[in-house]
Amino acid sequence: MGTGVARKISESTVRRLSLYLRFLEEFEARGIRTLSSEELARRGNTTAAQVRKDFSLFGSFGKRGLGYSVSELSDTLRGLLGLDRSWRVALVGAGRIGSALFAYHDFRSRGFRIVTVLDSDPAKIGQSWNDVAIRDEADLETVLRQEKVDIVILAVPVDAAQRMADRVIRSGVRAVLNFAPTQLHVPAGVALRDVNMSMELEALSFALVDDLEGTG
Amino acid sequence: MGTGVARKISESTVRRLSLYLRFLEEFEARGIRTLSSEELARRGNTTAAQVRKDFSLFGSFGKRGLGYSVSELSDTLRGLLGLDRSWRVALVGAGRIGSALFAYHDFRSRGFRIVTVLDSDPAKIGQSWNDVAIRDEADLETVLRQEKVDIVILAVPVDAAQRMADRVIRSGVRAVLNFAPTQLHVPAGVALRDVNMSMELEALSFALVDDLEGTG
DNA sequence: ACATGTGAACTGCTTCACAGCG
DNA sequence: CGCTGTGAAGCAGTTCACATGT
Repeated sequence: MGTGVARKISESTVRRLSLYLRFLEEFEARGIRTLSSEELARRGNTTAAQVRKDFSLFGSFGKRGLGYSVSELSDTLRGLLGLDRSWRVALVGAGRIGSALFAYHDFRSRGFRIVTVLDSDPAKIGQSWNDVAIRDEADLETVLRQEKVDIVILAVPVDAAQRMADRVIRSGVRAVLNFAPTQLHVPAGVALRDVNMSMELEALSFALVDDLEGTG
Repeated sequence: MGTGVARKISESTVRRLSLYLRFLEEFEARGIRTLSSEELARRGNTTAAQVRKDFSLFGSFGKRGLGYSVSELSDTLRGLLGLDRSWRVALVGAGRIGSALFAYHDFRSRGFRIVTVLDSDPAKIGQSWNDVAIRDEADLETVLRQEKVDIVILAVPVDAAQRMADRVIRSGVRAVLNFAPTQLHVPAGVALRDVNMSMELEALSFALVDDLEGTG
C-alpha cells in the first residue's frame, strides 16, 4: 500500500523539520536571506551536524562555503512536509477543546482547513461555527466521504475515542490526531499522533520529584 | 542543583510510565488484580521486555511466575511520577486554549490544581473562572510566589511566549508546559515540555505525502 | 577560505535470551 | 513451571571529522 521509496524517516527528524521551517520563517521575517546550519542549530538547541544530517536524508539544499537560501530552503521543507497544499480536516467532538481547536489560527495558516465538525450532542448538531455546520456524529462515515476528509482531529471523551477512531478509519481516513488521553490502536498504514496534555504534565511532575530527591 | 541519584531516565521511558499507569487504572476498573508484562505490553503496543526494562530502572515490582499486582504497581508508578501529591499550577493566558485547559477535567483528577490564572487583557482581569480570579499578567512574579506555583502552563501567543517564559523562570518556577508553537530557550535545571498541535498535524501531513509518493 | 555533505565512530534505546526466583 | 529481572547483542539516532565543492 503505497510505501514509495520509503526511506525510513524518524519521528524526531520530522519534528525537527517542522521546527526548522518555523525558524526559517522567523529569519525571513527579519529580512535574513542566507543561513548556516550552525545558526539554525543554535535557534533549535541542536547541533549543526544534526541539521545537515536531517537535510541530507532528502537531498542537498545548501551551497558549500555559503549556507542555505532561507526562501529556497523554506519552500523545500514545505514541500517535504506536504505544506504546499491544503488539507481537508474534520473535527470530531465540539466540546471545549474542540472549539478551541476550531478557532486555532495556526492550523488554518499552515494549510489545515477544518471543513466539517461533528458531535453527538443534539443541542449542538445544526449549529454553525463560522460557516461550518455541526453535523451528527451518527453520520460520520457519510460526512467524511462527502467532504473528502484527509485528516481527522479526535476531540472526544476517552471512552468514545477508540470506537470513533475505528469508524473514522473504516471510512477510509488515513491520518488521525487524537486528543483523548488514551493509547489508540490503529492498523498499519494509518498515521496516528497523540496530543496527551496530562502526560506532558506528568513528565514535568516526574522531573520535579526526580530533582527534589537529592535536595534535603 | 539537586541532581539526586540521577539515573538518567529517557523521555520515552517517562512517557511509557504514564501510559502504564493509565492502563493499570483501566484494568483495575475492570476488576483485574494481577497482570503480566505481556498483557501490559499488548495494551500499549510495545514488548514485554520493554515493559520489564522500564520498571527495572526503578526497582523490582513484580513476582516471578505471577506478574504484577495491579494496585501495588499503580501506587508505585504514581509515586515515581510524583502523582501521589497535588501540584499547584498557574495558567498564563486566558484565551480560547487557556479556557479549555482550565476546564480540562483530566488535569484536576491527576492532582494538577490550577490555582491561579493570569492574562494581560483588561477586559478579562478581575473576572472569575469557577472561584479562580483572573490576575494581571503584569503581576506575574508576585502572583507566582504568593501562590507557591510549582508548574506554569503557558497558553499565550507565539510572540509573547519567550518573554513570558523568561519571567516565569526568573520567578523561580522550574517546570513549564508550553502551548505556543515555538521552541523556547530555558536554562538547565528547568523542565520544559511543548504541546505543539500544528507540528503534530504537520507530521501527519508528512506521513500522507510520503505515502502518496509511491502510489500513481 | 569556508560551510556543506557524509562515512565512520559513538551513544543510547530496544530486543533477545536466559538465569533466577516464587 | 511461569514470569520476572537483567546482562549481552542488536539497532537506530547522534556526533565527529574530514573530504568536497564553490
